[in-house]
Amino acid sequence: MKIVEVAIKVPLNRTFDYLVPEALCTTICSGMRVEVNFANQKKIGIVLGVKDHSDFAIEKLKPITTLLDTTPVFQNDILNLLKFASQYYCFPLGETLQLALPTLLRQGKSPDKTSVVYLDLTRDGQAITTLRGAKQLALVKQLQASGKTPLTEIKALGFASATIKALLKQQLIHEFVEHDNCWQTAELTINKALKLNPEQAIACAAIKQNKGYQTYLLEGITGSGKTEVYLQALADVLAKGKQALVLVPEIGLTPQTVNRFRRRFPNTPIMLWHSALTDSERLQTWRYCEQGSCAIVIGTRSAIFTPFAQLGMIIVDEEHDSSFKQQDSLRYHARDLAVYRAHQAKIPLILGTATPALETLHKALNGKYQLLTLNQRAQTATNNQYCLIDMRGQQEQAGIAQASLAVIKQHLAKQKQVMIFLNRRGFSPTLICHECGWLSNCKRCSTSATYHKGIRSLICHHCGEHERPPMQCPDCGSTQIFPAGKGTEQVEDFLTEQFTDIPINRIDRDTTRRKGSLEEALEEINTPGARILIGTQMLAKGHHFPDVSLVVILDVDSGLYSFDFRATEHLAQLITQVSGRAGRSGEAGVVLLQTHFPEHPLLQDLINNGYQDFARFALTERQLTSFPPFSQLALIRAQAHDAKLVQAFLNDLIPKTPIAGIELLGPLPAPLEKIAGQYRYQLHLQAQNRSQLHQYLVQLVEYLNSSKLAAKVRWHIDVDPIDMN
DNA sequence: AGCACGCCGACT
DNA sequence: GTCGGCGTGCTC
Repeated sequence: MKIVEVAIKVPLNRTFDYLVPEALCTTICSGMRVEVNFANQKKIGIVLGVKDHSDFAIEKLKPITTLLDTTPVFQNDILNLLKFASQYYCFPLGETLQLALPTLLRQGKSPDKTSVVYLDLTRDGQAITTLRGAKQLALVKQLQASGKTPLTEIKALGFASATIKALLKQQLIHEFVEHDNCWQTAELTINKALKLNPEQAIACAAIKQNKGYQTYLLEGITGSGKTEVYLQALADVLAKGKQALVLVPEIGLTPQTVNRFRRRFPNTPIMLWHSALTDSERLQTWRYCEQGSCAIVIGTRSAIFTPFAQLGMIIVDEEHDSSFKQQDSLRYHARDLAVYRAHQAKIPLILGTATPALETLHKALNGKYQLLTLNQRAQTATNNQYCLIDMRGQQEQAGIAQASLAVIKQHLAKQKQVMIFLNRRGFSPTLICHECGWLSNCKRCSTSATYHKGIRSLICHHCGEHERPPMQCPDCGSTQIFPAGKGTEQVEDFLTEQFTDIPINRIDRDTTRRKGSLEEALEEINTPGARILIGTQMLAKGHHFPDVSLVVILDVDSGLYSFDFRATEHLAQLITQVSGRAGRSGEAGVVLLQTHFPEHPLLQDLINNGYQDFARFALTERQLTSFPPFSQLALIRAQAHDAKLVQAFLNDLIPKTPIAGIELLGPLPAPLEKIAGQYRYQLHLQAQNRSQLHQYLVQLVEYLNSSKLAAKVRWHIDVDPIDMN
């Protein structure tokens, strides 16, 4: 009698045994999908293993309904990765496996052989520099920049079928189909590489001589040419006929990035993996990788689960970026799973960034990772000049100090671009009544609703609730209601008044909501001449603005004194990344930091000695306070409408007798105690090392699954939390 | 998570 | 009399 262990998508921390019908006994193996009856429902499960005995009463076992695969959808390496992830992040295996599967496979569809339609320029098209139709010319330019490109990607960039048809008719482009045959090294062409500076050459040599597993931290300041190191390392991998996975932050997957890879490896199949793919595109890419038909995948965090026939290297670009950590369901960190995967596959992993996470830097400094440093800026660029603007006693308008405004004027007069950074969208974070002190608090959350002037609305950024701002104070009836605090919209308003003839672009979630609007804005920014850019986080990451000579960071202080032990690290990363946007075209950029604490040691260290120095200092501080990476953290979060119930639930989890190596703190109210009517509390779990943490977590999960209180609240465990909210 | 089973209140 | 409320408990 053959029995299989099956993982099913239910929030239960166990697997289920099923009988295998005689006819399937020879073909069934682990990693295949099966359809089964489960609690009166049909479910799709994944076979984890085949065995002869079950711990469950054999007469109660049900048979498998259907075997859905002839070859496994999960190879052993991915299965191991997912088992590890499920255990490490305390998330049920059945759900973890489903998460890693393309939607169509999750639904039981078969992974048929597929093909990809590509567009490329013809010989005539390559020579084109002008064309009647603007759209047609734009598409030709795109293909000149990217080379052969999948049709789906061209359409995703917003090109219409009519444009494509017109160019096909003129024979400026052509269309061809590639089937999922294995990609051949013989087809590999590599376009001319850039000349490496000595540091880059050392880094490349170190990576190329490697055999087997090794994680490298490529710590390279902005403009030091990390991408060139990636490209040359990739060339080596491709030449050996192997595939590579490149993980980028959510915001970093821009056409410019991708074009650079395509231009270097023009005949090489390069595919993208991100949330905007359709279900069938996703399946297609997945299958191409698995078959070895795709050589390089560039993708966001979930790409860490794509199967490869011959994976030869993983690169995580901007490894410090918090978008690599999933914030719901399976709360994994793609960078950390990349380490596991590279280790398992015995391949090199490159973690690249100008501002390494302290966890990563720590491992590099103690020899677990190999540190490769790029301190030389390419081209003629010089280092930026930082300047602290002391806000104490300083006149300000819309959050901009008089002194800053004067510098802004100078740079605009020189026909340069000025970038103003404020990490708060909307006009003002709250409205206040001048008579009685009423605040525009959200009714469902313990926070205030943000005033958006343009659309005359009060919006809660946490629950989305919105309403018209009142004309009179709801408490005292006064009409003296004013915006308090500054947001990007207010900065834009003020600067529009100040500089009537200077174009201004505001870039935040409000102005880029419409699809393609970010691209349009970026295109506009490319036109020469004076210009003001105002934005939030979005502006800080990845985009290249060659004409920006001045960066002004309006509110540095909120990151200096915060409950979150990582706040200063994130602030330093942000300042370094934002200022990296300035001075990339030869001249040194100027960075103004507005603060009430100009003598703060962190700011002083950062501006005088740079992030590298700051980070090493910050590590010694972490050691003194025993925060990660000098301890291991997990958070148990819980929420319910009834605050008492949540507290009772968490209190119940605190052990009666202390456990060696484990410290529990709480229950503490979450930084935002109430969101959408739900009260949120958390328990901080700090362990001296990872094995102690996980020993404890295993017991905890078991207890939670049997606890009656646990069924009454919504709870989850966040291992290695990044966002402490 | 679903879904069934189960034991108490207002309906054709 | 029965339809249906959601509390409790199980899923190979």
